[in-house]
Amino acid sequence: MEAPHLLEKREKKERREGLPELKNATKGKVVLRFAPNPNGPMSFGHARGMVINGSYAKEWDGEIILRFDDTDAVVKPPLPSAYEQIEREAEWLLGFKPHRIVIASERIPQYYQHAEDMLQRGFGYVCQCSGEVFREFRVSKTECPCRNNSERLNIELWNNMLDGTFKPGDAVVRVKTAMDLKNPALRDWPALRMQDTVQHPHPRPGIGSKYRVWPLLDFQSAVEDHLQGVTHIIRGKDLMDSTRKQTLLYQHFGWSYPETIYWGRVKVHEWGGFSTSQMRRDIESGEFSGWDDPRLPTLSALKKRGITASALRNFWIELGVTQKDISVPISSLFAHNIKCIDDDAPRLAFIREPCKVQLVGEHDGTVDVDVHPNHPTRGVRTFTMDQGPLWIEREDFEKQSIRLKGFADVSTTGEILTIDSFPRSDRRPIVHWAPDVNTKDATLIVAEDGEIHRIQGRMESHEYPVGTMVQLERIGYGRVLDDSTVVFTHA
RNA sequence: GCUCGUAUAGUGUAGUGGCCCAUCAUGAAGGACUCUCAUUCCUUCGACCCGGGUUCAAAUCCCGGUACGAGCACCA
Repeated sequence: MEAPHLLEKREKKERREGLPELKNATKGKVVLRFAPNPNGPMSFGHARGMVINGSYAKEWDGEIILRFDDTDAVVKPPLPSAYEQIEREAEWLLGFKPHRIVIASERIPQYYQHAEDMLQRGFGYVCQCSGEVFREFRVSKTECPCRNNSERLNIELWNNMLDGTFKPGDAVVRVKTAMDLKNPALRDWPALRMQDTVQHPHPRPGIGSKYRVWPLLDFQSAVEDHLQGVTHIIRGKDLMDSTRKQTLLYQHFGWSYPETIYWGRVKVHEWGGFSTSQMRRDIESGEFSGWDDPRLPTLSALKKRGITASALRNFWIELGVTQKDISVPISSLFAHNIKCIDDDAPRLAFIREPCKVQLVGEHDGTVDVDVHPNHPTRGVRTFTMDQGPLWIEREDFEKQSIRLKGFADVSTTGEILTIDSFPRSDRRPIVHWAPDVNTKDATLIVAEDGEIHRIQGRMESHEYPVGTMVQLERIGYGRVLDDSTVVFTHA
C-alpha cells in the first residue's frame, strides 16, 4: 500500500520561529488589546502584554488597543501621570503607536447601558446581600433571595444605586449564571458595585465624583471587548476564570467570545516581588528616587539603565506564550541586550580606583586606539602622550608587568612605568589606561542586589550625547547619563 | 475545601502518534580570532515528572499519582 502523506510529512522539520500561529485569524482583521491599570507606569511584566499583543497585531496586520482599566478608585487608584507615560512607553516598546486608546472611566455610560439591558432582559439582578452572606450562598450552592427579583424591581433598585439611595456595600449587580455550577468562581458573579467617590474621587479630571456605580473588571472588560470588536485576547492564566465568567455573559447577550490564549507567571530570579501599589508607596515615602530608580523593575528604570526596546521584545517573544510558570535569570535579558548594542557601542576607558603613574622612555606624541575594534571605519580615539601622568586601575598597578592596551609593554616600579617594548613581546595582561589630560573625574552608577553603588574613577573624555550606549573596556556596557556619569547596564 | 491549569537539558523553548537515541537559544567547559574579562566563530556537556493503559508505534492520546501555580474580592 502506498502512503504518500507520510512522505510529504518527512520534509518539514524546521523549528517554528517566533510567536505561535493565531487561531481563527484573518490577515488585516485581527484586533487585540492590552489593558493595564494605570495605577503606575509600566513594569517589566506589563511589557509582556504589550509586546506579545502588539507583535501579533503587527504580524497579522491588525490593530492593538491600549485600554486603561481604571475602574477602581479605592483599592488601586489610578495615577494621573500614568496614562500618558504608559502611552509613551507603549510606543517606545513597540516601535509604533497603539492604534486605539480606550479609557474605561470615560465609557461608564456604555457600561450602564449594558447593565440596564441585562436587568431588563432578566439575566442580571441587583443583590443586596453582603459579601459574607453571599459567600455562604456560593459555597452551599443556594440561590440568594434577590435572585428572584422582578425585572421591574431590579430596575428600581438599580436606580437606587445610581441616585445614592444605596451606599457602597448595600448592593451589587450580579450576572445570573447558575448557583450549582461546578466552579464556585462562576456562580452569579458580581458585575458592578458602588464606590464612595466623594471620599475617594477618581483622579481623572471630569470623572472625579461623577459616578457612584462602577463596573468590575469582568463586566467592563467583557463589554468593552465586544464594543471594540476584539478578536483575540492574550492574557495571564490567572484570568482563566475571567474568560469563563465572561463567556457566560456573552451567551446571555448573544455575542461570541474572542479566541483566548494564556501565559503563565514569570519571575525574575534576581528580583523580589514588586507590586505597583507597593512601589508607589515606597517612591512616595522616598525609599526610591522615582519610577525610574535603577533598582526598580519598571520600564522607565530599565530604559534608563540601557535596556533597549528590541532586547525586551526579543526576550518576551522568545519566552513565548506557554502556560508554564517560569523563573528566568536576568542575564537572559542581558544576553539579548548585548546582541542589540555591542555593534554600536563605542569603546571607552573608565578607570576604577585610579592610580596615577608616570611613563618613562621614548615614545610618540600620540596614541590612537579604535573607537570600535570591529569597525575600523568608525575612527580612533587619540590619547595625548605629553610628559603628563597616566591612569591605570589599582588592580593593574599591583602587577609587575602589563601591556597598556594599544600602546606598549611596560614594567611597573612604584609609580614609574618603564617602557619595555612597543610591539607585544610576551603574554603579559593587557590593561586599559588613559593619560590624565584625556580624562576627567567620573562616576559609574551600578544598581545591584537592590542597592546603588556609585563608583568614582577617571573616565576618558567624550562628547557622546545622553543616552548613548558605550562599552567601558574590561568592565561592561553602560549608558551615558552626562559627560561624567555612566549608568552600568550589564557586563 | 471546591474549581481550573501546567509538567522536555541548569534556565527558557520547538515538538500535537512514526521525521526524535528529541530543536533552538542561553549557560557551563574547552578552543579559534582579537592589543578589552567585549563581539564573532568552532567543539563538548546536558532533558521528555512517576506509574499504568491504548497502539505495530507515545515526549505526543487515556487513566492514576506527584509537584508546582492560579481562581473562588463589592481589586485589576
